[in-house]
Amino acid sequence: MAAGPCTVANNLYCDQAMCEQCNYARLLKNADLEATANRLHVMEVVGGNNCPLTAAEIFHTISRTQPINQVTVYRILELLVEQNLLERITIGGRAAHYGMAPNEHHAPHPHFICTRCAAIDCLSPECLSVDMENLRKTFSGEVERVEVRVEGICRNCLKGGGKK
Amino acid sequence: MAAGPCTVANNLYCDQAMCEQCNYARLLKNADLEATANRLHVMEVVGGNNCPLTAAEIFHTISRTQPINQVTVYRILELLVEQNLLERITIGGRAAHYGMAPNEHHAPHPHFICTRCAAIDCLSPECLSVDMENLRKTFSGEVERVEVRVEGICRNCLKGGGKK
DNA sequence: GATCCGATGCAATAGATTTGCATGAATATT
DNA sequence: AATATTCATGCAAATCTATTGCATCGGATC
Ligand SMILES: [Mn+2]
Ligand SMILES: [Mn+2]
Ligand SMILES: [Zn+2]
Ligand SMILES: [Zn+2]
Repeated sequence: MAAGPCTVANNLYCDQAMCEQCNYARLLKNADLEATANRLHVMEVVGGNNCPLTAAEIFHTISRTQPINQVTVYRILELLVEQNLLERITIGGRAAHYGMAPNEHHAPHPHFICTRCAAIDCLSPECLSVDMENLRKTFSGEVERVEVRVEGICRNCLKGGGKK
Repeated sequence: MAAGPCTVANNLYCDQAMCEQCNYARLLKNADLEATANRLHVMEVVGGNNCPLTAAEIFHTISRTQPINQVTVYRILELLVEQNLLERITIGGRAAHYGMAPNEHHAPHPHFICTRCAAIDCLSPECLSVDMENLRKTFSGEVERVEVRVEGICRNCLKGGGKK
């Protein structure tokens, strides 16, 4: 079953997820990457969506208007994650999801996954604060990233019973 | 490449991860599940390890002493996760990992994954506190679980350069 | 023009998990 | 006792996701 994209309207959800401010070509150039049509399409699809997408979803979205190979999508996604333009988000299902990596326009934020209908939503950065002082002080390794995932039942499923 | 289990000794790591206090047969009975030999083996392997394991790792561990089918392991894992005896932990790689679910002997805790050597470790419950007040107050759905995953470079990799 | 390189396509493969179907043991029903 | 039901398990095949190997092609470089 595919995760329905962002079906749950809620004042907590992050409106920074969709990006009208990012200049994708410039982001690519800054990372020393050629701004090919395919890479721009991937960036536009991911940045233009308000919740993280799977490689398959990205592929199908692009395919509606442009010819592209699925392997190309995988390779571009891997490259862009490596270069910190995109972020790979692990939702719990089998497929990885991709969203904009934190940058000047996108603050890191937790994600919510409904255990009933599998809907995914970006939560606002402020809705949940993580105190890492204790960790930073005592952890002997180097912390690069903290990913927070909230699981539960979405508003839709609570009232309507949710799709399916 | 397989994640090396728990190579990083650190005072932050959770010593509650391994379980000598849980009575697996009783846990199964309480969940109205027959305490079959295979189910007990799965519980023992997971509970006896100090970090979460993949289905393949659990299967191979059991197989060293008992005949069991890999599909059986998958089915048992799914069942025990459903019944909240085990917890499915999404590490980022392709394979899911499994650990004891929170119970009287096991507090929920974050996990650390080394981005260099893929080592996984259970962090102590206290090392990182999450303030969910704001979330609970404003979130219109129901929160069941909050999973925190810390990514970074482990102590081993920082000094030695890490395996591989 | 010859050569090199990076991006892409296509086919095959790999890895993880799930599904379909059969069996056999235990329990319940007639 | 015979029959039916249930459930755990095994085995084979299928499915889903992602990766790898190899060919091509256009642009940059020599
Ligand atoms: Mn997001
Ligand atoms: Mn753990
Ligand atoms: Zn839902
Ligand atoms: Zn490491």
